[in-house]
Amino acid sequence: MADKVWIERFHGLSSLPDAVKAQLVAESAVMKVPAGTAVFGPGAVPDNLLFLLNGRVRVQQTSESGRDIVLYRVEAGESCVLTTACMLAHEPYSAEGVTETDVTAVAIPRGAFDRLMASSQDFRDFVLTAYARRITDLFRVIDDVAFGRIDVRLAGRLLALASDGDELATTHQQLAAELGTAREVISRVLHDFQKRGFIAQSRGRITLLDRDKIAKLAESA
Amino acid sequence: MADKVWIERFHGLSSLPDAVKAQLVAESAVMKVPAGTAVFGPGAVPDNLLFLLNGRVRVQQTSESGRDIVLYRVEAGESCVLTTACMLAHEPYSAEGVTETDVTAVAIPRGAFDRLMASSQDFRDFVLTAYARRITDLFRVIDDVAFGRIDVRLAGRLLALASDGDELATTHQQLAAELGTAREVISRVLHDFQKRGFIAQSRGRITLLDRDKIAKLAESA
DNA sequence: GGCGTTGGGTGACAATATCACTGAAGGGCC
DNA sequence: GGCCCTTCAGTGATATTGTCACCCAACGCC
Repeated sequence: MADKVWIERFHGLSSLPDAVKAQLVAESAVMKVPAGTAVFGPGAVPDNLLFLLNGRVRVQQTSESGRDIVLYRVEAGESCVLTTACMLAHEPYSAEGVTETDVTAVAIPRGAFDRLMASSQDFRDFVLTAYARRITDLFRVIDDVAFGRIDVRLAGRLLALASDGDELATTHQQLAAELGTAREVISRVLHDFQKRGFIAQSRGRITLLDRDKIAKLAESA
Repeated sequence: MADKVWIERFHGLSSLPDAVKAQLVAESAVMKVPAGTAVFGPGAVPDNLLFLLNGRVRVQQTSESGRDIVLYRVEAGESCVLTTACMLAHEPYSAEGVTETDVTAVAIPRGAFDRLMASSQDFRDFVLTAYARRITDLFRVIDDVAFGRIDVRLAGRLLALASDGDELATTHQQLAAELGTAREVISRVLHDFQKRGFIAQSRGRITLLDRDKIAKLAESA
């Protein structure tokens, strides 16, 4: 039942001719993945294009020295297109995708992807637009890492992560991995935020007390 | 005359059917651009896909604070595909492309690009492979900026920039823009390199004296 | 030669990263 | 409850990198 309408939830797909849609639905498989699963990464090259119906996937990179940085997130309604390009390149794709929540996704096999790319201008636009979004995300990351202040970046990230409510269940280590820095740095900055009354902390939990002030700091690019 | 064979120089294009090639040649225009020209950037959105026949284009990003970082370079035989995606996205494309040498390029208009994407699996593979290369470049930049030491990064960049000979005509400021750091930092590191006998310097010129040692430093990731 | 512009050097200081610890908080187990 | 173990967080010392405020030298131009 609902399996047939998932396609309507994607902008670039809903305008496809009915015949193409039907074919797409027939060839694709809806899959469910529990939170915390690596959906792609070094050593696990998928040959499917994934469309997220529900949930969220975090894409991060781990450096040789073992430190992480979050590159971007794929939300429900988006697709994980960068993997399609890196699928083709025979270079090892160094990033890794991890489900942050339970995820429902539609997997479109390589062949169907190719056929859609060939047949539908809408689909091509959809794919290229998705690329563009990711690429601008990456540009932003580079800009932030190269030129951004840590306190500003952390303030922004706290707001983004706490989109639902003012409670945030995360460790300093995880926040460090978000920004590509060290835990000690996060600890010190959060301590400072606490002293300034921006947040309250307890083990594994952060409570935003003054979103306005945090936002103001995050804005001061 | 030579205008007809440019197409053979691109891997993903040479295998196209003759009819498609002819059409492509007919619709495209060969253009020459002098060194130092901005071929795309904020405020100058191209609606052409560029294939480089000769020369080199540097793609860099300028932060709000005015500092630069080089993202990647497009060499002869490659295409500047990221712009195609960012063309579609209506977000402002914050990177900028500058010719480093005199450049000869073929411009393929949007319509021809779409038609090729629709008609040719080879062309699609070519485009997606080019994407993959750029994206892995960007991943590398992020990794370097976030976790790399600047002496290591600078050593690597010196070798890359001096691919032809041991002489390098560049200023400290330009090297700083390569790596997204400050001129003073470059000055100090180069001073150290000089003391260690890696290089010799004079105003606007750097001479590599010991590529082996520089390479060894560059390797020590 | 004088003069302005650009490239480069340097010291002081601020921000961030790294290292080597410490102790506190919570869970599991008896 | 008390013990033990693991994870999380705090901290001082030090290294690296970035920022600021200068200075001076080299080069081009007149």
